[in-house]
Amino acid sequence: MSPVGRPLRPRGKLLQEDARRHHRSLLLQQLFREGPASRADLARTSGLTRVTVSDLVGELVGEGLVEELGAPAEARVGKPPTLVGLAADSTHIVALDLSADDRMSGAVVNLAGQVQARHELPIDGAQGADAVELVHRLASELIAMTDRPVLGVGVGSPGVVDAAGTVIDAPNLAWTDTPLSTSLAEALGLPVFVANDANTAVLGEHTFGQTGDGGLLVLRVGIGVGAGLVLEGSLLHGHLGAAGEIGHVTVDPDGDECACGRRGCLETILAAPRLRRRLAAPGADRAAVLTEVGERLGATLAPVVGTLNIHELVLSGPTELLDGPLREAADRVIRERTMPVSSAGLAVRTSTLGDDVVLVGAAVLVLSGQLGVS
Amino acid sequence: MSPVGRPLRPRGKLLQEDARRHHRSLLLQQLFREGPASRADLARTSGLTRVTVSDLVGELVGEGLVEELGAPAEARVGKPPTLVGLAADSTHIVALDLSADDRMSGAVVNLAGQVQARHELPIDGAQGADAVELVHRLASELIAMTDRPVLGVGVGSPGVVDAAGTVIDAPNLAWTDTPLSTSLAEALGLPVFVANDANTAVLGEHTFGQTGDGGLLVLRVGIGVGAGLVLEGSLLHGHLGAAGEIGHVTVDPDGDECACGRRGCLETILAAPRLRRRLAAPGADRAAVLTEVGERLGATLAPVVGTLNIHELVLSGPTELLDGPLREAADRVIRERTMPVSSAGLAVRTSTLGDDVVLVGAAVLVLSGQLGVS
DNA sequence: CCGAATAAGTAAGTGCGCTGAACTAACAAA
DNA sequence: TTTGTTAGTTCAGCGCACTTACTTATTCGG
Repeated sequence: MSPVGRPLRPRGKLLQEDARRHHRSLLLQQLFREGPASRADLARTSGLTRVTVSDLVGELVGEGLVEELGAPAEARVGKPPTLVGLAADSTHIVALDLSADDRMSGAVVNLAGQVQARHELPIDGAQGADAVELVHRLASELIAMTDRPVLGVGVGSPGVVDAAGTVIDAPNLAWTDTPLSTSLAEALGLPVFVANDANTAVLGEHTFGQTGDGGLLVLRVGIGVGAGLVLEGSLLHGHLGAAGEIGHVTVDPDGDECACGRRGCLETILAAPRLRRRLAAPGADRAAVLTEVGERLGATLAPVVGTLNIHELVLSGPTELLDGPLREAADRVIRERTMPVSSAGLAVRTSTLGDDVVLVGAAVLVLSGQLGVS
Repeated sequence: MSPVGRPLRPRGKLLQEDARRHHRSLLLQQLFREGPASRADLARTSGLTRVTVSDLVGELVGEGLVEELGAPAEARVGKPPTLVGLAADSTHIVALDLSADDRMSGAVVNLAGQVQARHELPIDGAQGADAVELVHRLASELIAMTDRPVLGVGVGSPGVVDAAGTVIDAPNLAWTDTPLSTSLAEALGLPVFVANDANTAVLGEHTFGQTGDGGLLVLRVGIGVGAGLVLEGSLLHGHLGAAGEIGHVTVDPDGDECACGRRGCLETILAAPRLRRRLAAPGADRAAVLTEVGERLGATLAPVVGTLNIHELVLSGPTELLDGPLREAADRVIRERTMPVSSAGLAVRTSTLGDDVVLVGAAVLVLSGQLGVS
């Protein structure tokens, strides 16, 4: 035996109500991941009795979240089951991605993670309160774009975001200690979940990408560089939400100067604008540059991969930069620099969700927070 | 809001019985960390009602785990409370440390983590089944050394240990897929918990060291080098229990050959025997060597510290090697190579528990597994 | 074609664990 | 002594999931 998964210390009291919610989530989770099933199937997989499952399913059907789908085609002995499945469009989610520097984009997403409508607003240099106002507008306009009830609003924001959904620090938008979650929730009258964009990205990838059960690290490359991690099935926050701040780890003490005042941060070689500039320089050997950057990235990530037993490393950002010599070099160096036990199960790839990772991940924030599903 | 702490997906069904156990742990935890308290105090801090607390405390007193301590000295308004406290010696724990190469050591530990008796057996080159036999003997002899009931047996073993307590691979003892936990539990008729020695070390430090709430990494330096991590209040296992395998991360591609067949692994510069040999070489400048090793260690750990928002880095092993220029250099380089947000809250130090970390941590395995306390 | 077997789903009753409200006990201050 | 405050207990009741027993719906073997 060994203490696995469970936090070392108990947190807070546990009501019967919590048990009920937990079991509700258990069923929703099953339907979410494995698709329609009969009540009896749900009872078998969840370990609950058929009675309890029927009761819970009845409740969910009453709410419209789950719908009866009739009997399956194949005929077996006994009474044919009635399949029930998640009603993906019974409720919609509003998801926002604030990580671009020129616009805020958002979408209406259904419970299956499919984008139903899109909308965006240009930032036009808005900062501070103006930028908050812009977020409010974007959210409201998206809510108006669906006729379904809205389960909640999920936001992937740049910068450091704490567990309460307050943006501690986001230089681009000039936000410091901005209680985005609270103000949005108040204005909209809906549950709002805010997290760092790299964190929502890793959630999106974890839930809707082709990922396994091992540790997952998503490296987001854009204006800056950030990472999000899912370890042991949980999102890693760090003490003040500062986990994943890999962009300003030094990769070369003698490297270029960085905006943070130090030298040779990962961002100085990997952030998209910097890297593009370097590739556009006269006489630059594209493959050589990308390989060199990939190698440095690999050397930086190797200790992380080895220490955390990461199984999947996903590069998210401009594919034309990331998915070629850069990825290959990073992959190779990580394998060279970690023991086979660690690297054997490792996959290094680019995101299958493309530019929507953050958006879809923001929806996962809501799915997870409201339904306990991911 | 943001999904915090809670795993993203619900795991398994939840009985009322579990709620009861959870609340039991909640009270034990409070008594364990904050010392004696009245029933009313417990009710306030736990959020449970006085009724429920009284009931649970009654149960715990009945089992002997908790005892009434009478009224406190100071007089306040109202009926004076009766303090209750953990009966530290009501039950004992048998803890084993198998990480040394020449002997297996063990201890009888009380619920407060205090060592009550020690015992050890020389390994004398025992391997495979013989080594397992030796563990059985050590455990039995320790159980015979206390007259109190034994809560359980905790084992810190070298090598990779999975969540079920099976030693997947431990070269020194020639164990592969050895179900140590199961075989011990069967032979002794007691609950047995087995984990990797670095993992037990981090548990020991987390529970009995002067640690805060942030991420904690314990680096164990001995014959090999390994790490254990506590993140967000949970022990990190990795997919097959392979988290913390930092010893064979390459720090210098052109370095010395390593037992694993590759070159320049962290172990080749940091493992105690290697480092001692290098320091003993004629003409070696002790401070310079230790500083250089510390710098390399810092460079390796910087990405890990930055990415995980580690708050405490504890070096555990021979103090005369670790606690001087080496620690200082590592500390300095990590600070140079991570952004101030990450490194500001960081403390780099050696263990306050000395050689007993693994042993005490093995006891924590039992405390956590059996009482939900840590 | 009909009973036996099998499986899904429903209904009623039971037990467990927690809660709120009321109650007793023990003290300090007025 | 009275009043107010705090600690701890008793008791009725509620929510949740369980067990048991039943109905419904189908296939299979004779």
